[in-house]
Amino acid sequence: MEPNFFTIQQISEMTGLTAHTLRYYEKIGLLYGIHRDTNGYRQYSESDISWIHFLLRLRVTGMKVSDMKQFSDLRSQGEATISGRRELLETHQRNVLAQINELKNNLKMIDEKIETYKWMEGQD
Amino acid sequence: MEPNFFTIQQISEMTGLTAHTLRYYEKIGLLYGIHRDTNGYRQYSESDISWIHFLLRLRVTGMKVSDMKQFSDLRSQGEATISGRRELLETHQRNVLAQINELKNNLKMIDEKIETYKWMEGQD
DNA sequence: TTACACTTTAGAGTGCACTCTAAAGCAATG
DNA sequence: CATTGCTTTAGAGTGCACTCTAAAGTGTAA
Repeated sequence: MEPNFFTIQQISEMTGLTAHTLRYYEKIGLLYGIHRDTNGYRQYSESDISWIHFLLRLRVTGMKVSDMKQFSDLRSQGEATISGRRELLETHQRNVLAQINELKNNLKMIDEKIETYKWMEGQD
Repeated sequence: MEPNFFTIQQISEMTGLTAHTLRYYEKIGLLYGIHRDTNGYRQYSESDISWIHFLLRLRVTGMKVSDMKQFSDLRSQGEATISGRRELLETHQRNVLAQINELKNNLKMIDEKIETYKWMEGQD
């Protein structure tokens, strides 16, 4: 099992986050325990990459950074916090479901408005 | 047909926007042509209310204020801009649909993660 | 008539999530 | 051995969408 480390630039390309943002996430504690080489350069592992992808999933589903931080803090405390993490995630799950339903309702209204416009265009 | 005007405070209660935000929306041009009484106080009409509710629908579906402004500007130019408005709205419609699909995909991943946590909790 | 609650404005301030700057060190290329 | 391009840090700056402040005017109730 080879180590397989990646530079910040490679991670940036893999995840779509800028190097700036990766350092920022580390500064605020979303990322932690990132390995350093002899020059102090960051070396990201496969497991860091998975974690970043998970954070991105939380972000695109509308989780606030402060909530991601709370989740990250639990994770950093190990196995004992699994049920706490599950509970946080279940709350988020409900939020995402609610978001989807709200979007669907509003989409319906938008569809109707477009139909109204089409009808008006036909009235020329 | 009675006039039926409303104060900024009443509109705030009806729409959930603060009086501050209502003035702000007017300042940046999302709202326009709001009637004033002899003291310069705003008097909102039923049609203003409908327009505000429509703006809110655009907002909660993730439309940027600058795009809402573009839409509002077209609306202020009257009937001739109906097809332009329809096109803007169709673009937004596609965006909302894409949003819903992305949320659904991510929700699936969240569901799976929760299941993993449950399984780990069962391993005690 | 005095208190209290409302309204107006321009412009400053806030919170979030980045995003960038400056100054410096390290490493491979010509 | 100089250039180019990477890395590091603390801390300042940005853009969005509000949100609030201060000072002033209006309306109603006791």
